[in-house]
Amino acid sequence: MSQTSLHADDGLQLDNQLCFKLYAASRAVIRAYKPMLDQLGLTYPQYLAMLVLWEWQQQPPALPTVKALGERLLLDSGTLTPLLKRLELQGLLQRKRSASDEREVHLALTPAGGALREQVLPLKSQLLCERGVDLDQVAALRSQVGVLLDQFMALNH
Amino acid sequence: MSQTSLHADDGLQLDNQLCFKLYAASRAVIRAYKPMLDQLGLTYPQYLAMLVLWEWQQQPPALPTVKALGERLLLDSGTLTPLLKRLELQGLLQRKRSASDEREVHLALTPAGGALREQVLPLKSQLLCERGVDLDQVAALRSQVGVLLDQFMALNH
DNA sequence: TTTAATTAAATTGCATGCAATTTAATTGCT
DNA sequence: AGCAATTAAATTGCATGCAATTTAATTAAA
Repeated sequence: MSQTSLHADDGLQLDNQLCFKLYAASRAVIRAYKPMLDQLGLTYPQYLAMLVLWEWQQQPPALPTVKALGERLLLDSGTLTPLLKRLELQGLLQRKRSASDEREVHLALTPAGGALREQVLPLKSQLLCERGVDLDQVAALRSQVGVLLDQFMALNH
Repeated sequence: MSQTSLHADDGLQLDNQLCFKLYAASRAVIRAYKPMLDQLGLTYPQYLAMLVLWEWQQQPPALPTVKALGERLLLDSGTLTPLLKRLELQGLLQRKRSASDEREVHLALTPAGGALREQVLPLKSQLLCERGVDLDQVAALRSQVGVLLDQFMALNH
């Protein structure tokens, strides 16, 4: 098990890179979502933002801020501000400055934004079905990728 | 195990989405590579391109084309052309039209581009070490993400 | 062979990601 | 109160991704 030739070390082979597998798999999955997202009129990160806002809608008291959304999606205002402006233009949400703290921007779904949620589950079921996805396998992989993510989040203090 | 409340279905919870875990994990890993890539003067996709070119260098006969690189990285010329122009500007490679088929562009590493490879392994070892990464765990996850990737690639015909 | 179909890059346009800076508002400290 | 430090968004600049179109070269076919 020694390095016989000068460049024989596999440490830099593309296929041995977890980072590339993750990068490629992430894009492949997003690509697979494309037909569904086209139906919804959303891009992938817009869809993620809507997922968070739909969740929040079920916990009435406070509206999420841009910062809170960013913490959930691991994105900053440089990405979210223009993305949210586009969702607002589409009539899916409203952005309003907080009265108590003018630095914050609260995000509130419009009726149209809330209603869009109902279209997602059937489309997603169809997607999973068409691709013959094994739900148990997906759950297992999600859990493992989640562990990796948590490790990296912990280390990026 | 029935859906008791109208929105109790977990199917749209962000934390239950494999796609989000992959997306977030991919970005987190790329973020972790940042210090190393800054040392090399490369962006992450530029680094992936260099990995492929370094591999190719070990199989002398033919030079890779933009198309071949794109097949390896799952990227198209819309992404690669400007990326490769930047690498060429940095003096790491040369792009030259094929003599036998003027549609193709061959990619050849410069001495500087080839030499850069030698800096990577130590930097990568340092990275893995600093983060206390479990290599067996990484290998296992890479394999599993690879399976998922292959499935999606097969289905995106 | 000349014309149609394919193919490889390049180009264009748009939406991210993300670092760095700026702006405005709030907190903390003295 | 007054001023420095913090904080939340927004802005700016740059490099992807990727769909769609264009350009140029090659191949296939009538």
